[in-house]
Amino acid sequence: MPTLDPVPRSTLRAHVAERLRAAILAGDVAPGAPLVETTLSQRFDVSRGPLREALRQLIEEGLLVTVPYTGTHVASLSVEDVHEIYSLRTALEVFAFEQVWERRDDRFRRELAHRNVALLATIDAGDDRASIASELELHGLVYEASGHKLLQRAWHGLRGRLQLYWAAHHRAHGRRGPRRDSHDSYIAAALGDDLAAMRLEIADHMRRGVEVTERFLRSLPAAAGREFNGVTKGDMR
Amino acid sequence: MPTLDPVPRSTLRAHVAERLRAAILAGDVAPGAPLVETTLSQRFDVSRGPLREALRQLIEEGLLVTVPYTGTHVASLSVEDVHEIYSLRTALEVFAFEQVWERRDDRFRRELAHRNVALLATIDAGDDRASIASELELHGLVYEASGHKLLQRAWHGLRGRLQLYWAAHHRAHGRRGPRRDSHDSYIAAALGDDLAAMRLEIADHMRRGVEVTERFLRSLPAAAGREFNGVTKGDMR
DNA sequence: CGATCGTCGATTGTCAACAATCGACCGGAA
DNA sequence: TTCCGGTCGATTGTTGACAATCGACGATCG
Repeated sequence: MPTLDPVPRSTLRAHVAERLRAAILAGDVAPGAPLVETTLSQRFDVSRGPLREALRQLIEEGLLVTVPYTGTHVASLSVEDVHEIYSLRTALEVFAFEQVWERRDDRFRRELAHRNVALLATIDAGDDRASIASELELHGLVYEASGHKLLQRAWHGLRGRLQLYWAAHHRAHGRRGPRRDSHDSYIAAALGDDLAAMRLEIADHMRRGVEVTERFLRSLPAAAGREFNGVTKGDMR
Repeated sequence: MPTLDPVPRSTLRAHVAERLRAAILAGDVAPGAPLVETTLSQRFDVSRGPLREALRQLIEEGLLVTVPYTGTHVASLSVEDVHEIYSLRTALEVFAFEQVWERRDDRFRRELAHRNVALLATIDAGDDRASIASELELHGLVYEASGHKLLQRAWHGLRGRLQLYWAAHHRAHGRRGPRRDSHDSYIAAALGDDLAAMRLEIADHMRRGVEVTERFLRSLPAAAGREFNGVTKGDMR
């Protein structure tokens, strides 16, 4: 049954942005890697105009950084950035649950359970990339259910940076996907009736997320320092 | 004493974005008003390229909306949008104070007091525009003090929309600036030692902000409905 | 007279050439 | 050898022309 919603207007910049974003988040292009406009425009078979507009969008999303007349490269997150992502995400997700809490219905609960089993399936299949996507889908539910457009917008901004971080983590470290039991308490709290417990659970969940970063950093040679995303001075240029 | 920071690289798109944003937030161009690229590019004496990139940026900031091949106009906020702004702002400002709370020092307290007297001065001077700016400066302090870049980014996004709303409010209603005593309890709580009280104060402060909207809407003829920003069907096109 | 379809002006999307700027390289002088 | 200055290639910034698309107007047919 085809939907009869308005067909999305399509522009080159939108397609380019989508493709390029996917490439970055998939880790196909490393953090810190330079992006040359002429090269990219040839690769995508598009002129520099639409390409540049796509680049601006990804810059806004925090996936790229640019210096006028000098160049743009894939953003590389610092340790502080990762801490900021998780701390702000904690605040947003708590807020999202506060918005949704009294309006949770069967549809919400079923969807939550559904996304959880989907996550477990990708974990069991050993598919890292898919399990990361599934985890984001799971956490995304509460934002969708909130019906809060600005909140969703903020979440998308954070989600992009999170994916960038995970892609870099995966690239540099080889990542096992999330542990199989990592969301049990989260789901339980989200289905339960104790909002305060949910707040604590979110904070704890994020704390565990940050902990992975810390462990990862300690496992690196000390010289790697703060900018850990596989960037060495050599390949910045 | 001149600062020795790197001089900012300048591009046309940045200047255009700045000027256009200022014009919109000052209310010089009404919500819903169409923006024609060729007209604007002539007015600013730049070609359409940089202009378009500036437009894309303002779209990202939520100040403009666009439909491919059709046109772009100044965003007009709905009642729901205003509610979203204030509710999310509550969450963010609470989070900001949580981040700052234990690190408040004399410099923070002095700056807070300083911005408060600046606000009072603009109110006493009867300068609406300046008092709005002062109020934003006052609230902005905690975000700056947090040193949390992502949080500041989120605040900037909200602040732009807030200014857009206030500009529209001012345009349609004639706005008295904030009441002279509107921030007394806010300042007191921010200087005090009770974080829970600060949370309540922020929530209450925002509630009062939303209340102004509600009162404003009830004061309008019923026909004006949800899209209140001075937009009638006639001038959208 | 009303509805429908084609046409047309207006507007945005896209492109390829040109200008401005930057960082690196290289040569020379202290 | 080291530091300084100039030059040059590479890259982004900017421009004006061309193509695609849209909404409105008007003609035509029932």
